[in-house]
Amino acid sequence: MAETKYKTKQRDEILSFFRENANECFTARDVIEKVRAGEATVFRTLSALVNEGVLKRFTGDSSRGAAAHYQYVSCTDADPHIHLKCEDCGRLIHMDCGFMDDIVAHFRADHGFSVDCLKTVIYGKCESCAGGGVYAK
Amino acid sequence: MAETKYKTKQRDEILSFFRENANECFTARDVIEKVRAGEATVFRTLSALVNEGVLKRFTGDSSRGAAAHYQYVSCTDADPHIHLKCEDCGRLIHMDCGFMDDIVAHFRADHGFSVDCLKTVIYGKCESCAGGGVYAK
DNA sequence: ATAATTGCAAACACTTTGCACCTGT
DNA sequence: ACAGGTGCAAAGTGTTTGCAATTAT
Repeated sequence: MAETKYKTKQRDEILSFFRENANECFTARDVIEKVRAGEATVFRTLSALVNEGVLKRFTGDSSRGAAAHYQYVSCTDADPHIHLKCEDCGRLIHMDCGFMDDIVAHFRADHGFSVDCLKTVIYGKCESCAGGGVYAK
Repeated sequence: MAETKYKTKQRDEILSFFRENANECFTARDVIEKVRAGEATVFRTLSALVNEGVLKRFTGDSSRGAAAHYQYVSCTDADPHIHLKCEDCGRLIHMDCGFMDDIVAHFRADHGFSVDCLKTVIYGKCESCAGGGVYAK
């Protein structure tokens, strides 16, 4: 879209919100509820920020309620990380540990495949949801 | 959803369509247009087939017109493995190698996370698309 | 017979857009 | 003053759901 020229308080609020929660992701709806800005403005600002590289957008989960999630990008392509998504509680875990580099390296070396960390989401069950029963549905 | 009990001709047509085009993916709309089955039936059957592990569902692309894509998947629960999906050519690579067990083990040990191999898809670029820059579309 | 599946249409969730009004510079 | 931003509500997609009619077993 258009370049950002003015500094408005809506934009500031949205930006602050993401900066203050830099390691969580939110849907547009989350933002609409927490920030004093209209629906359209939030969507428009979110898109703008993604274009500017300030936020990262990744598409919602597989089946239900597929809403895009946005996250502040303190980590760019320089320090990417994969996300783990719990199918039960919906929790999104950020995999910051070094093992990820091994994974990426393996895919490249043995499969000739360059992983797109920003788009990839690994599904499964998080500790608390898997914990109880073996095949906890 | 409910378990599949009856063998209907709509389901058969959808299944055949995917089997006959096993290495391509289609949106629900594609299927609706090519098969004699109603909209709702197509969506319902698609979901069922995904749950059964017969089809794989890929979330539409990041920003605009995000429609899910579905693709036939020949393998089942017996021998789980992760799939790599090329964002350029759409190729689906089956990761059969042993390193996958290491990955799964790591997620469990260090992140308390049980990976769901059937639902997980790793996005990126395959050898030919990432490599020489040959735009094999 | 009877339970599952179909199809239509209406309902939904998420996102975009048209347009008049407000705001930052 | 004026380009750019905002908000409302309406329009779009893509997908799901309620329910009566249909079909497989």
